[in-house]
Amino acid sequence: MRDGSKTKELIARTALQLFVDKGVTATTIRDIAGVAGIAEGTLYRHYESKDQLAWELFSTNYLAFAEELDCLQEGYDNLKDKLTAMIRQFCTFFDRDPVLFSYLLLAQHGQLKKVTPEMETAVTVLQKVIAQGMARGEVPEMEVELAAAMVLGVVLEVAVFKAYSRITQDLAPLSEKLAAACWCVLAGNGTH
Amino acid sequence: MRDGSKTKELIARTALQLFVDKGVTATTIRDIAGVAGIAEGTLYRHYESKDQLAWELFSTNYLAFAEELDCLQEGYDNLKDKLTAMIRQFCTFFDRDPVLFSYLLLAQHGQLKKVTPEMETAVTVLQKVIAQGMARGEVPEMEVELAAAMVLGVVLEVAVFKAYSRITQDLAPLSEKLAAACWCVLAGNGTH
DNA sequence: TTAATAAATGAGTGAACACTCACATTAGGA
DNA sequence: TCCTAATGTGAGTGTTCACTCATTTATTAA
Repeated sequence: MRDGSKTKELIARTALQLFVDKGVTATTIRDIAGVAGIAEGTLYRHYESKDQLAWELFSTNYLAFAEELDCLQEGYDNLKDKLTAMIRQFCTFFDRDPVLFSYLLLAQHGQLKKVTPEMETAVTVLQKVIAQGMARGEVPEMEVELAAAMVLGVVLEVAVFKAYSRITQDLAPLSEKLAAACWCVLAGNGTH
Repeated sequence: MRDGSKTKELIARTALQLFVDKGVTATTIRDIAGVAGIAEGTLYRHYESKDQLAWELFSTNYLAFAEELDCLQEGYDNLKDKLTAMIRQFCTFFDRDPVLFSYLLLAQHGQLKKVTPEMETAVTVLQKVIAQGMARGEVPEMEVELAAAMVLGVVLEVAVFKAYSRITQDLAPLSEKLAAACWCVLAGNGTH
């Protein structure tokens, strides 16, 4: 009984890189096999199809990250601390694996239709946390979706800039600034 | 001499919608021709190739919008007003043609590599305006790229939420709130 | 009405694609 | 050492793709 788990991991990392570079549809099985240095048939020992590979890479990591954010968030008792911790976590993870997080950011459009509403994602966690904070009067009431979109935008667009090398420094050192900006967006013009 | 400009416009609108729905690579010439109710060959009377079609739709509108933003911006003499006007413009245009702006938002990743550095885009205009504002002391100094990313994020992510129907209302009525949030991000914790 | 010209057509073409399968190779337990 | 079962292989297969071109259709200027 041979161990193919190393090969599966190699395929995953190679595909991730190519998916980010060229997009999922434009990446061929030949591309992946060629770069990974394996035969085309080998890929099918580990993944049913290209779509299934793209979906597994997306869903596994997308949902796992949401889960981690949710656990982390529970360790704090107010919106400001929850938000700061979540942003720090995102930045740290992005720096640790930029290719993976670039994939999650950029492949979203193609894969997001397959995400069913009952799945807990980073977006739903963020909305929940913001809604709690509003209910507790920590920040002024406003449309939760709008608030979540603005906060998410501050963090994600900076990550997108980093993915495009428009920003060159690591994200983690920026996390305090990002958290401050997000807090400002939620708290309004200078109150709090 | 027949007039094919109507057909070209029909192809453009049909392709735009399909590109947003399925992505450029996953959209076939058959798809476009089928939905538009024309023959496959007809498309090639108006566009060299699928890539050229995708690029023309992207670059024309992407650069035209940047140009409009830049003209608009010149009509104001301080960062806050410039920013507010630009955001109002974006929201108005998005509401007027959501499919086009969704394409610009979501197709970015594929087309952005073809955008050469000397082209003036919405991002460069925004960076220029923010840099001016900092130089004039209207907002505290910080990394221009970071500031631009955060401001852009607030606006674009709200548009993305709208494109995904996570937000259902029009963007234009939100433009004052967005401008306030962006100003807050730039001006810092409650100062100004 | 007609001639001239551009637009529109859709079957056809070669290339590239995702995926298969009969076979070769390897690792590890007996 | 040898057997076994999983892993790895790559030429082969049917399909789908972007794109072409000889032909037809529609428009307009004369």
